[in-house]
Amino acid sequence: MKLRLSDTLKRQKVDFVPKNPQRVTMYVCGPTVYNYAHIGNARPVVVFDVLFRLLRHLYGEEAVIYARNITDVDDKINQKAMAEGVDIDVITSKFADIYNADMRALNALEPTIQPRVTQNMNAIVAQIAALIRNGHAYAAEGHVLFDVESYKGYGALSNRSLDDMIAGARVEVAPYKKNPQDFVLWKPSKPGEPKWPSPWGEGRPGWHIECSAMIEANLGLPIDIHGGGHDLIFPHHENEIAQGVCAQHGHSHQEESYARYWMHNGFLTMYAEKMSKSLGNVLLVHDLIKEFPGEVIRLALLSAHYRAPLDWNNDLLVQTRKRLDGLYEALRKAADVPVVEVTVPEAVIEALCDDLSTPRVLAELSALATALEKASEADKPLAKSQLLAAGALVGILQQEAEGWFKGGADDDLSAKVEALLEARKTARAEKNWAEADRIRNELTALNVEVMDGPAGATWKLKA
RNA sequence: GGCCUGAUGGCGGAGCGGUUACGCAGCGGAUUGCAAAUCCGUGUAGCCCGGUUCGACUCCGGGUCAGGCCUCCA
Repeated sequence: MKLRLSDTLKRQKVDFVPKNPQRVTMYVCGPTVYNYAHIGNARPVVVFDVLFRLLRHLYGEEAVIYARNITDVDDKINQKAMAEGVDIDVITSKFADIYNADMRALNALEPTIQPRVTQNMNAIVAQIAALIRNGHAYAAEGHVLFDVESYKGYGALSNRSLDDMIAGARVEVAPYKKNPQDFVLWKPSKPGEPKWPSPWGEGRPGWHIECSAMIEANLGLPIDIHGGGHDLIFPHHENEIAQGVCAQHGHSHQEESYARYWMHNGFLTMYAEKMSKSLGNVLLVHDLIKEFPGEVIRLALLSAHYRAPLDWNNDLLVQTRKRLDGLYEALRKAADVPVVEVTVPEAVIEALCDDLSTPRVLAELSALATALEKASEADKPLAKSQLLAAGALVGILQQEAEGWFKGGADDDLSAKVEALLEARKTARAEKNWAEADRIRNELTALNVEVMDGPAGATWKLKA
């Protein structure tokens, strides 16, 4: 099956051909760990997790190397550490742990590696040195800057010319810059701020150099896929290309010598508005997972195509939960059906290989669930296994169905519900409908939905 | 001002030049002590104006509207 991806740089959907099928590399820009991740941060994590799973399926688990960095050097981290009077690593290790736990709750697999800026300072300094050596960067007043005019490909990713950028510049230009668009590779630290040694004085790296240096050091150039949010195209990814290309010895000025495919996920809005601190509508994953199962959040993030904008609102969550309930319902009815060895249905692979069309995967999952319900007893093991295999590829449907419906109920509640159901069963046997209904009302008050069936009553927690 | 998306039924959201997306909600039926849940069935669409075509939601041109980026940002 041929994988096709929308490449931001080439501006079209292209066949994905890894440089080395035995070693497929992907890098996605990770978090700056000074705060909780919000739901917008989670979209690329989930989207590229699906791609990671697909690549592993296509090329083998061992063949795919996925790196997602942790930025643990940053002004905002410094501010927070300063405010709390602690070392930056107190802040960064705390929020890195929280981040990883939150993303795990969304069924995101751990990336193969999670490089950290603080552990890659040598690589960063080395890449800056290479840029200076190659005539693409210069030191000035303790800073090192990238000379954008030295790289003719600058602007290729975001499709803008240097003139456009200069015309659009609204920021005050530092006097030591040769060109207003030159960006910082290294800057001096103010007293009290964390600092690292370098040939240009003690200081810290600029934001963009961190990623390109970690990529070169941890994955090697060129990588196959570079991903991130739409907003990172400019300036971050544009600058990464400039650095990554120009730092290479005897470089060819080819953008593809840094990353061969560029993918960007669309933005999330909150009730049709931009999510921002000033609007006060920032929704943290950490809080959301207390209200909804991670799987619902995950599937909601996958309900639209990854490049399309996605509006986050309560209806989306409610609809997604019901959809997931429907899929789990099919599995619940087939709880006793054995699972057999199967391949993932072709239609699912096909949908994913078409630029990660998760909405089409959802349609296929519904079809597979229906097929399972309608299958003859003899065919059920195959049908069930196919549904599970398809779910696994997008990271859902892997928990026990009964547990899904009772999810969130603790042991005390479960015991209480079972006792009430037993009492109701007795009342119904005696045709004491008043008592049976009274018990049902009591269960309803506990947010429990009773489902009478031929084999007795079962229950679930209401959404 | 520059660059870039998108506009599909009540809602979310796909594919496709001529035939069912899928899901949620609604409606009808089966089932039920009554309900609920479940199962079966089902109606509703393609921003506007031109063009190409035997035929366009699907291709082309123009317009309108909405959103994003151009500054830290997923």
